[in-house]
Amino acid sequence: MTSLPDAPQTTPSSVPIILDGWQGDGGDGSARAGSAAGGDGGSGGRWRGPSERLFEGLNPQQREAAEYRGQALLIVAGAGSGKTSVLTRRIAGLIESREAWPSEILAITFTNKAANEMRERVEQLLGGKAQGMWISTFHSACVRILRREAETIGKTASFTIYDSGDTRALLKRIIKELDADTLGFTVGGAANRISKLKNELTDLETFARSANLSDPQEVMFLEIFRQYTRELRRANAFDFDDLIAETVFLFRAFPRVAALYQSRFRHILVDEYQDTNHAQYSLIRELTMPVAPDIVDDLESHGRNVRPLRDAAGVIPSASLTVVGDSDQSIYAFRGADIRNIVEFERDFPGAKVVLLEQNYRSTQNILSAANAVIANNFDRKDKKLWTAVGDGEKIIGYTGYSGHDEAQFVADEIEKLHGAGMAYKDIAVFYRTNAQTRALEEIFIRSALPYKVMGGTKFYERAEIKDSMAYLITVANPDDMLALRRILNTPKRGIGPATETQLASYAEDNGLTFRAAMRDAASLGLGPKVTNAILQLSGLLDEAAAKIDPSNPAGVSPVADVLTFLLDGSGYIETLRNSRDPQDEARAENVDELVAVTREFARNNPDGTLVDFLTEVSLVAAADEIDDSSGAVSLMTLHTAKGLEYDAVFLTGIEEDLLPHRMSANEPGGPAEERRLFYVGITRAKKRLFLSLAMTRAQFGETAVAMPSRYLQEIPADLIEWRQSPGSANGRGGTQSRALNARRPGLGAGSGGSGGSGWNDSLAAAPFRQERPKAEWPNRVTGKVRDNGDLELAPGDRIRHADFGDGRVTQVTGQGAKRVAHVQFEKVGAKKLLIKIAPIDKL
DNA sequence: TACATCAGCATTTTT
DNA sequence: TGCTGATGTA
Repeated sequence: MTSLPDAPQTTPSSVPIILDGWQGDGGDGSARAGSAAGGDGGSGGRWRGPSERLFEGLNPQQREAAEYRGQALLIVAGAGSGKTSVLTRRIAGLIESREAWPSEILAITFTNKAANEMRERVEQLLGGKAQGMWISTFHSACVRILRREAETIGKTASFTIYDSGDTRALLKRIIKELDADTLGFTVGGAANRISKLKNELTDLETFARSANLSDPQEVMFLEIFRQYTRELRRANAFDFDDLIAETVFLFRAFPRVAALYQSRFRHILVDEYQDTNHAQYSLIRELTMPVAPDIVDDLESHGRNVRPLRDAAGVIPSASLTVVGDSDQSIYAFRGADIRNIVEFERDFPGAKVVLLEQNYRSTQNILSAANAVIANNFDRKDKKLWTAVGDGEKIIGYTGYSGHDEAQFVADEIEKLHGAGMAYKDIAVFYRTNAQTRALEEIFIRSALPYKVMGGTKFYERAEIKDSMAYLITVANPDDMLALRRILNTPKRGIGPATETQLASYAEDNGLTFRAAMRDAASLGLGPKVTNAILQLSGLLDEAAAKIDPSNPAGVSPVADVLTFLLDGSGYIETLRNSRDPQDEARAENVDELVAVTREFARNNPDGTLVDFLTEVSLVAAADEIDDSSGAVSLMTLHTAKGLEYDAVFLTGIEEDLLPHRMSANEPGGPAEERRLFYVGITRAKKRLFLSLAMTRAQFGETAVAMPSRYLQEIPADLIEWRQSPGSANGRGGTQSRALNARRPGLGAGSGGSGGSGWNDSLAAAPFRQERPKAEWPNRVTGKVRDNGDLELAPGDRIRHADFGDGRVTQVTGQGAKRVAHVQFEKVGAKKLLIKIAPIDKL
């Protein structure tokens, strides 16, 4: 979020605050400026608040939210209403006025990037470092707690975090071993169900007690769940959902451990509260519990100075809780997010104060009106209308492409226009519902020489070569992790096949050894000399690497990058890739080099970072964390990833039935409403320009299917959109009837009057470009065609023919080598940029 | 044990 | 369309 524009000030500037008795105070918190959980509000004036300067530029509601002091505060923050400003000023205010030490602050954000930004802004407001604040995601905070307390629950501090890929790999093996697929179990299904249970804090024992054991399906699932849980424990590993759930279980089972954190965090702030699930909600509840006197005594006897926190009864009262959210932006129900957490906040925390932020500082009124109109169709919500003082702005632009590629070409052309008019690429974003939609966009963007970056998607860390390299590191950090060990056992090929693996496993079993220990004993297994040698060599390599990170090693601890290169060289992995004749392995080797660069970067940013720290960071990167503000590239991402972000210009693509709302959501209760919120989130990301696009046909599974305009499009008042190419035009079937009439699917259309969506029809009548042209005459039936032109030379003045755009004249050639770009003026479709090497062009 | 070939299947969104 | 896994062969 950017800085706020000027807003009316409620209070005149006041004199600087003098903190009597505070200046020379030590760090024990014995002279607090006010009780954090005092309860009687900020208006009383018992304590002197933070200095006026912190609240400059806030509107009255924002200011109230930043200044309020009390047990519980709910900030209902509409999109773009400046909630980050409020949160940062609230934190800075608490610290500046000495109501809290930085170390007493716990702020939960949705991404690591948001966390870093918040920290920077707080420090900026305070004019210096504020060390000790915990500002992080739920998952990062929990990992931090779990690593500290690992021994309490039978793990070691170097436990591995399994991502969804690891979870799937493990489940796949279990399902196969149990022959569970014959009962209809799939990896995805089982993973989903286990995840749901964990998000509801149902552990194995609880589930087993309630399971219906006369149902063979249920029995089988219980067995899968049991084995999965056992394997995780044996591997000293947690999956994503465990990170939250196990922390809650830890707090519940060990009140003394909980008390450490309850007494430490006096001010807890949670962003995006509407997307918390039950486990996360419970975690917050645990952290905001008061600490009973006997446990406080116990803390004190262990040297924790918490006396200043105690009240008259000897209790440490609840920490204060601030949550920020907007139920209209709840888009993670599929992951267990429970909208009730925010709706029922006032019931959960009696006496809670609620502040509503409705003024929007981000978008133009046209964009907001569209957003308001769309979300108003969700019943069962508190009415909330975003408004702005910045004026109407430009109209929303609509476009219907012939195909996904055509749509992508429209996006690329418009981006070039915006860029030509002075907008930076990094201020432009393209959103879509499913990751699969990136393909067409990428093909066109590459061909158009448009700089872009895909967020999330096929993630770097999901590539096989990266997972292999990471598995080496994981095996060194956590020798119990069988999944990682198995992965590298025969990668690169060293002749240790499945048969050998089984023998090692049973040897380990028979002798009560770990698999790693069995490997060291390979000589006594009676295997062939070649295999034995291979095992011993790998085992030795891993032992040597482990010594490099052993803190007790007199030679000191090696940086992660050194350990990684040692493993990659010693195992021959990188050499195998380099010598391979598969052309793709060259790119893979480059990716591995990239990983080494990442570890170097990590060491620069975290001079004291250990291998485990590195692995943690990598496990918890979110798609939105990859955004590099300084990069000169257009950002491509899913609508989910877009939450919390903003761009000058936003392209919402694929606004079609079965895509948005997605086909899969149709059967789920609340599905269409959630999809509408997703659309709403997308619209409200735009600051100045908004483009909505769709295609008449879309390729999927190599087949081309007919696509219909999304029902949500008709919810936007027609006068807000200017259709460049409306859904009603260019009807391939030759009729004059609006295609959009077909948008209403059977069962939906009937309900709203027999004439079939007249409002939609009206809106189309207003659409300016209502051509009735047969398909064949489409100016740019763009395809994804590419070709290898080798060293085709082009110079200004050359005439060319393009497979999609027709004839044109080269006006300029820029760039070098494989990245040479031709600027071409086409006769029919205007100016375009083309990457010469791959564009489907011929020189005439 | 390693590699090639082919059939079948998959795509909702994510920490 | 593009990947994974099963199958067959050297």
